[in-house]
Amino acid sequence: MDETPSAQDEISEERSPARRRARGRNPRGQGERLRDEILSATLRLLNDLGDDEALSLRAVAREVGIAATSVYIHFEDRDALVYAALERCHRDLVRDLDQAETGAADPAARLRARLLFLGSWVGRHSGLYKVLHESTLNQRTHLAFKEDLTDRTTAAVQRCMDAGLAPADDAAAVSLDLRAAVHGAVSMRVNEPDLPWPPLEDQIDRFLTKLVGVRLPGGS
Amino acid sequence: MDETPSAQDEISEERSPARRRARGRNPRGQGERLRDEILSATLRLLNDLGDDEALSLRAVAREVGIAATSVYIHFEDRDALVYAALERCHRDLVRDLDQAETGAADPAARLRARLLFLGSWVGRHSGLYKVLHESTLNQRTHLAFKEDLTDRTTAAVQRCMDAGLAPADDAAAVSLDLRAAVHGAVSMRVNEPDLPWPPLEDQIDRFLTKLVGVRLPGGS
DNA sequence: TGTACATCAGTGAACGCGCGTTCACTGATGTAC
DNA sequence: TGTACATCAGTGAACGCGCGTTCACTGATGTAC
Repeated sequence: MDETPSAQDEISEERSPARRRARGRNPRGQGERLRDEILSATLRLLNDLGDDEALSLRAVAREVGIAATSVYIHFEDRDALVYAALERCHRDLVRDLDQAETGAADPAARLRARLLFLGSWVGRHSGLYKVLHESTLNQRTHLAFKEDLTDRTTAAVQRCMDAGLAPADDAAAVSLDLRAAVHGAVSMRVNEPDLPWPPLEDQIDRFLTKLVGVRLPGGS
Repeated sequence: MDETPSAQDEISEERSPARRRARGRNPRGQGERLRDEILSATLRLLNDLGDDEALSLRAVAREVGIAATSVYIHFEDRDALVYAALERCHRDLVRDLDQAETGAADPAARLRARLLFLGSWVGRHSGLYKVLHESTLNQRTHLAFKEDLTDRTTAAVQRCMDAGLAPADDAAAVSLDLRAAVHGAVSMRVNEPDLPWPPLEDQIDRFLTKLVGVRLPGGS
């Protein structure tokens, strides 16, 4: 619930309840700055809404403090804006996931670190997780950039098998089971945050143990 | 994809591309018939939309062939209409799930039959599954009736343990892991229907085997 | 050094649309007397 | 058997709102000559 401050957290930065800050025009040659501001505002709103269809271009403009028409300088239309925002969001997440596994001792610990970081990221950005994976935008548009995350998770599972830390098997199939289970656990918590859920970390460890066959240090 | 006709399928009945059928007034004392028609139309639209916020009361009225104001005869407002529709939908699903397990030989086969039926139901009503479990309505309103399904799944797991068909354990915790995994598997398919998913049935069997510890007849 | 002009970074008014909801109403059917 | 009236099952016009998008524009800043 508490917003954990993070240097690389571009989504929730400079959020303020009263957003009537004066916005001067950008100096010549710096017009792309507004594009970034629009994307950040879009992600803030999408995170609050948890639904891409509920996002209006006019609300984004209000959040940034510009005229609605100014959005069209940088984005073709509302859909292009949402796609660009989600692409940036996902790219940042993938980068942070890669960063999260550095420092872990072996491939199994690295896979676990990835999943735990994902869990904590979703805790901080539940609305964005919903938009990325559960919004009807997915039916209308193929969010191609998401395949990147799938591939990296499967690669992390493969490395566990290659290192003998998990039984050799079809890494893609095992990875799919693992991703499905973790997605389900996360999705249930995001969608019904008021139910009394047990710790996600324990559940992730059970999935790693039972579905991938990884033996964890503190395992029973 | 194909609509499997079913006697107890109240959601997709009498769907027609051209919905300009004449609608006479109901005879005196039969005003509740319109209530049922409105609920059915609401479920059809919700199934198409996969999102409760995208549903408009006016679209429901058009679908039924009545004036928008007539909806207010039976429902307080738009939210009450959606809640009532989802409650009926869920009640029917719970009933069908109970029915699906009759005929299965033992508690393990019955648990499996429940999950497989759920999988096929979601295949037929993916939009409704999304609205029930992933729409932002869940954050705004507690859909209390959903607890029923949770309880019945946990009871089914408990019966497997009681019968010695699964290792004795905390049935609620095991059930949660199972439900999370199945929900995740189903959710991924519903949200990205165009990706090349392997058979859901096999995945469900792996979850039953690995997460619950059930030994299935055809298992390796 | 001056000045005409192009470019950049935006703005404000307006469009047509669908929405939830309110209001006063209509017209058929049953019922009390 | 007649008739006044209540009830039921709806309807149609209207409200104010926010939306995506288009259009013509503004005004500061750089640049060619």
